[in-house]
Amino acid sequence: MSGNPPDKRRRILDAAVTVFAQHGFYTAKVSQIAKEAGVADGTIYLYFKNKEDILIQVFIDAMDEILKRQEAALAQQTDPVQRLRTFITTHFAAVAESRAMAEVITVELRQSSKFMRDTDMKPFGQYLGMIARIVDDGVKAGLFADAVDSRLIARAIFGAVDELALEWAMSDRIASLVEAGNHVADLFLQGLARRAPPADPTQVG
Amino acid sequence: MSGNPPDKRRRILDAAVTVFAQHGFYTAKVSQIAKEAGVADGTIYLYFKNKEDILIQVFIDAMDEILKRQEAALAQQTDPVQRLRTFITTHFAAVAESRAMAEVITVELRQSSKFMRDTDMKPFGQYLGMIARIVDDGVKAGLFADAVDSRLIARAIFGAVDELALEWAMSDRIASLVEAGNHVADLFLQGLARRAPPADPTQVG
Amino acid sequence: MSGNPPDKRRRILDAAVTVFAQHGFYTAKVSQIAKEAGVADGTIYLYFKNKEDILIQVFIDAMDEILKRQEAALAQQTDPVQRLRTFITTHFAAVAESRAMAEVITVELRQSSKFMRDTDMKPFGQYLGMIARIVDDGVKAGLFADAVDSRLIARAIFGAVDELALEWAMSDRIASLVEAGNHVADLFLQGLARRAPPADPTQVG
Amino acid sequence: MSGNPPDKRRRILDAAVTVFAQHGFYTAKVSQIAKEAGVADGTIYLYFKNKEDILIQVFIDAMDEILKRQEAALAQQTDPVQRLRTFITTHFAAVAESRAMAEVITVELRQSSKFMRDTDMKPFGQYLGMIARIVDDGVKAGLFADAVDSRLIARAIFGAVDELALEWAMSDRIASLVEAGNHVADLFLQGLARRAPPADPTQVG
DNA sequence: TATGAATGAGGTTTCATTCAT
DNA sequence: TATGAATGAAACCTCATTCAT
Repeated sequence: MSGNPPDKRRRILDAAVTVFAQHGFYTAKVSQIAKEAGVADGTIYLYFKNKEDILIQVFIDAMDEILKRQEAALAQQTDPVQRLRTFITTHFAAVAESRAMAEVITVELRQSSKFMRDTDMKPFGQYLGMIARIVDDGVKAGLFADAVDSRLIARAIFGAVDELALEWAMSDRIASLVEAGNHVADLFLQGLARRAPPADPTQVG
Repeated sequence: MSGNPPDKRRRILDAAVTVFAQHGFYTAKVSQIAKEAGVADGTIYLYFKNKEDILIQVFIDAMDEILKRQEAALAQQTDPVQRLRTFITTHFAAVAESRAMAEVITVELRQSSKFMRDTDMKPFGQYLGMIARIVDDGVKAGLFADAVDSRLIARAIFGAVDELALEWAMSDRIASLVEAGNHVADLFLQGLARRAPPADPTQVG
Repeated sequence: MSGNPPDKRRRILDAAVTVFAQHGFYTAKVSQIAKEAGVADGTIYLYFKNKEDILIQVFIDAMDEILKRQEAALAQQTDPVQRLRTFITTHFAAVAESRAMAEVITVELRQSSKFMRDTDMKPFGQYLGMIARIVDDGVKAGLFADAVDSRLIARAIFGAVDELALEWAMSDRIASLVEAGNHVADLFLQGLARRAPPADPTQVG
Repeated sequence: MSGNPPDKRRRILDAAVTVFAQHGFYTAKVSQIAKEAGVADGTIYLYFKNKEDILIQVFIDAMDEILKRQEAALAQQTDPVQRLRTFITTHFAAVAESRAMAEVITVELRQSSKFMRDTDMKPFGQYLGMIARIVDDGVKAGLFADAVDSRLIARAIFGAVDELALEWAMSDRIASLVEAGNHVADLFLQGLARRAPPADPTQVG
């Protein structure tokens, strides 16, 4: 069923997530990853060009998965309001499933953006694009206020969500990511909401 | 007081910001910092315990300055709404003054949080505290909705703002940070605003 | 006998000559030889003890062949003068047939002499012996000057011939090895020639 | 007097000669050179770009010295015959002074010619040029036979001389390099000598 | 204080060789 | 015989840090 015989690549990637989360990319040693994956040091180089490549593949894989997951979750919704809430919820759900992955993605992504400039960072762009599209749709549908820069909003939302995921991963202040997700969704949805004819100022806030 | 003509400490810190921004903490070489600062390699160790310490001092200095700056800016405002807008604006203004510092703070802070757990990260806590207090004040004043977790909101706001600063620092998409700051402030302020008697609760989600 | 269709041993040896000539023994990779030979890496170890052994066999084979060839060529001559000329000519003819083999033999032989001390280097000794014998015969026949150290002369001749082969293999200065061979033969033959009644001893110095 | 304070560069080069002679370039370990030189491994990289660079500098230094030495020795002679004999004698004298250097030069030079193609191999060209010029002068002076390709002859002489140096360095067959030098000089000088009125052309071949 | 030559620990990576299939 | 994925030893080199001057 799952990855065939040894499926070493998968095991190495999983080990890398664990080790990178624990020590950070630069401090992590390739030999640690090998040990964690239960393979010889050299084996890693049968599957990855070098240490950096491991990190890149971790990202690509992780983004791939979360993108698919968001698509699946969003496919069932048409209302932009619901879709934005779903997006945030799904993001947190994914994050919650792997604290280590969350740490790697949120912490290492930035540091690494240096050497990943050359790399295929499209997946991240796509991810932002998903948010932006939802916002655009909401605007078109008259649900969100006009004249918002959807790209800017997308980035702001991602930043907020990412920061909370980071806090959750690194401390214990946030008990429930689901709950936090709903709070944040509320915040942004009300923030984006079209100011109804302010005849009735009580409508939105 | 001690900051005399040579003021090597300052020069080293400034050089470090430049070099860290350019190469990232781990890739940056102490000797590069020394050269950029115009001092000998060994001299750095008269002012800092080690490479890590340089980064920590960079943070402490930077946080110190921005904290002072925010305090000064906020001192002139009492309205929580105005204060939150001012906070965001001031943050962006500070960031805009030093792209390099912005990169270091936003990019390296996360990666480094690993080894900074043991370190005095209070300044960052203070920074979040400033936001949280504004939010709390707004709630108390009946301007913002009740039952918001101000600590959570603070983190969300910081995340959004930090992410936008990062994008500005690394790409050219965001032309005006001031303008972006006002957009984000609008977004959060409307998001936080007290919901008047929710006549139609289904409206927003 | 055993040299059947697959004849992998032969293919591996030929591939080794090519790869060693291109990269040198130490820089050459066993996997390259395998690829060039069209066999799997592991297969090589069914025919050779290790990488070093491949090189040794290359030498032994090459020496074997050139020894046979020289024997055949010399068998038809009795005059030491003709024999020496033939030897040189034949050497160059053999070299000219495989530039790669020439490079390996001339270039790698020396470097490798380190680890070949323990090895059967008799073929090389035999080769020098062939030259020495010709010289000795020439002396006995009264054609070459007495009191020459034939072993020394043999080595000098081999050095000269080998050096020219090397130059031919590595540059393009020497267009015709055959012609070069005749020049060198002339040089050595006159050098060895019994000094005819030294009518004018000042002539040569 | 000699190289000032530590004169590490010199010590490292000398150590390298010893170690390269003992193990060959590829088998030699940088740490061995460091130990032999009495410095830390890292120190080597303050003076040389990498391991290869050490070898290159060894050559350049060695060629530099022998070139100077030949110039000095030859400066005192005008007769081409004497000059050629002096050249050969001087070469052997230099070689005899450092068996290790002789091994490195004669053995490693060839193998290394691979990566030294890009390098400044002019010194070697100069060395061959010295021989060629002597031959040319001899021809012009009517002492050596016309129509010799001096460049070819130079290479042949170098090959012979180098081969003998190699044998001396690696075995014990050659007791006296000086004596061997005279033999070889005799050989080549007679070989080059203008054929006096070839009273009996059958004599030599 | 300031220098910068020297140190040396330690990690990434290669690649000859093995062995289960 | 043949394969080629896996191994793991080992070496080059970097660079933070020290210390004699």
